[in-house]
Amino acid sequence: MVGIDEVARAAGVSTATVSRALSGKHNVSDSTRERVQEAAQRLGYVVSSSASSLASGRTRNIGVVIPHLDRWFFSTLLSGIAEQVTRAGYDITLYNVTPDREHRRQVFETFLRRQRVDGVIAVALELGEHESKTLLSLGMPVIAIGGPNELLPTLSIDDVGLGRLATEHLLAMGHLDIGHIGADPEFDIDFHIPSSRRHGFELALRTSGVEPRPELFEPGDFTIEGGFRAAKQLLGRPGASPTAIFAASDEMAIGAMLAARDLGYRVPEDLSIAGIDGHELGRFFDLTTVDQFPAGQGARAAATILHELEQPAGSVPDREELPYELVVRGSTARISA
Amino acid sequence: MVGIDEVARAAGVSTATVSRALSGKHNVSDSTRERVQEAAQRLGYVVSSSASSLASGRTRNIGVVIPHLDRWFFSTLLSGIAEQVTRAGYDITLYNVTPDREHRRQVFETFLRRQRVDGVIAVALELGEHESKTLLSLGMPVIAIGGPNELLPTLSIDDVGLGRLATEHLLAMGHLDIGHIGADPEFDIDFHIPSSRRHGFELALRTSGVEPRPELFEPGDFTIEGGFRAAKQLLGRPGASPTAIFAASDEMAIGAMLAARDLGYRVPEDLSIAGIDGHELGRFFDLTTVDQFPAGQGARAAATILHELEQPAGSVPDREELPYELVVRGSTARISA
DNA sequence: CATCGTTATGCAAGCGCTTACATCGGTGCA
DNA sequence: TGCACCGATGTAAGCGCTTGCATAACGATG
Repeated sequence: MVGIDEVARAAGVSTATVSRALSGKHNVSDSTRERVQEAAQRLGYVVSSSASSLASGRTRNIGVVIPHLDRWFFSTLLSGIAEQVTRAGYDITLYNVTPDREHRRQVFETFLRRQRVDGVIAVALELGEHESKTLLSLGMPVIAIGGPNELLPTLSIDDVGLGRLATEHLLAMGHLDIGHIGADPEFDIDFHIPSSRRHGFELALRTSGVEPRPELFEPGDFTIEGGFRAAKQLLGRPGASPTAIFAASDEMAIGAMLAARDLGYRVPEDLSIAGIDGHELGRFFDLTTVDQFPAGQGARAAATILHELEQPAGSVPDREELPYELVVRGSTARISA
Repeated sequence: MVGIDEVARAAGVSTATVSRALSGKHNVSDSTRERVQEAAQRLGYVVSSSASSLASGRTRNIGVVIPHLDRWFFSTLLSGIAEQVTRAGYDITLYNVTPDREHRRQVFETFLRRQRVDGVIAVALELGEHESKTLLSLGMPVIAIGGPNELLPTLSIDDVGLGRLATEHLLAMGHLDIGHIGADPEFDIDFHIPSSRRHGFELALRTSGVEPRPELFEPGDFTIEGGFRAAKQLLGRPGASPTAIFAASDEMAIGAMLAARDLGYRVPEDLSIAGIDGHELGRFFDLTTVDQFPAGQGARAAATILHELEQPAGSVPDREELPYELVVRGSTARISA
């Protein structure tokens, strides 16, 4: 493996100059820089990241802490991060935290502290106070996406608003008997996003003078299959008879559409269905949704971190609200007579 | 940030002993090891990965080169890799290669050569000779998943066999007019997996004495939406009238099921549909498929690399065939009268 | 022509670890 | 008792870069 001194020799300069020339410092003459670049190129020299990191304290590497890799929302978000980060010449290292407490502790206490990364993006994690402080104590830029967090700079999404907007749309279409498929409250002990959406749902109803009916709620696990099952329950329940369903994720909404169709409901004539996310399949299923632009969330978080890394002047803003937008498609309609 | 010498002082030993004690070398007395571990714990010491890498030449980091993050197959596979790798205390760094040639070149020529990783897993990449040689010249364990590659150790999946098995199933059910949704040949210039499946399809047909009919082929882009569109074309084409469809991916097969239903076909009574992958939605849609266990593929590749890293004795086997399995569900049935 | 400022370059000291080699007590054995 | 040997520990030389500081080279200026 060729090292910096071989390049230095080949270009007839010192290693210091090679280092400066290749890392784009400004105090190198053009002719020298060219000579060095040519030599490096010719010898196939690439700086060793560990040596460079050790000497400079910078790794050109961003850590991403993420709870799932194989769920659409997360992989899309990750994809958004990857695009930005790669474009800037940084690498990504992945910390997939699982429900396993011990493993999770290890990620925070050890993996992230190995000084392998220059900054951290924590995706959709309900971070405890201790974890948040650990992140903060890393002494590097950190940003959390989603999930309110008092302690960390956060790109937060207003989940109450999300649920509310979807519900208001259904109300505006004249629906009063609106079913909701959301998180199992039991499941929600340390993950509050789903219940925030439910909260938004109930808020919207009450604001319109409609009292939420418990029999119009059914828990679902955020998958298509879960939405399907939940919708069957909801629609089959005697006395429930909703004219619309608001599902807390697009995947569940799609499951609900399928279930409705199965049971002989026409969507939207007999039943309106709305979801949340902006899932890629939404267009295909003609699903009304509140898009939260997951790829954009990732890209934005990455851009923020990168900016902070390049211009340590401006610190990461403490809190930014992510945009969301109602996308009305064919799965919702005015209630029929 | 606390360093190794603080720990050494606290434990009353030399830094060498601290290093040995913490990295589990065997020539440290138990009492010393305990003292060191206790001190490290108390001071919150974690080794700096760059210093450790520089000194030891090992990074405890695996590079994963992958073309998509947001497609089910890839994210599932990645998830399989992540689980294994994390369990072994290694990190993953992600190299998301895009169709952008220049960027791709950069990944191979620069990013992977920065000595940031101890081993590389290349997922479903059609690697050119030059790229393969670059990987080989990295001087570290490398393994490719999928896609035949003469030069690299490969976990390969027999795509011809996959296509053939699915087709044989349909033939066994009595179908003779079998439509196929696969890759656009045009699209296939540097990605041969889809056409291998098509090849398997045609092979199975011919073996049974059935001549493939061009009007029974329709290209699709491997998404649900693409499968939907392709199936509509196929089914709507005058004179085509297949009694079964084999789609080269489960997502396309699901799209085809939806399209068939839309057009008034009952599945499987009027039309049998089979896919390939083992997509998580397959169970839900009751889709017959040839499962190729993507998470298992990732896990296996990771295990192989890790093994090689820990026991450099046995070298990576050159070629291993990945298992696949026909899973018959409700979307296929014997042809009716 | 001496002086000073500027810019390009070199020198060399680390960055925080790992590990080959040296050292030092103990043990076992003749 | 003396010697070889072995395991536990320490010493110190790097690993391959970056960067503060020193120096050189060159104009510009008075």
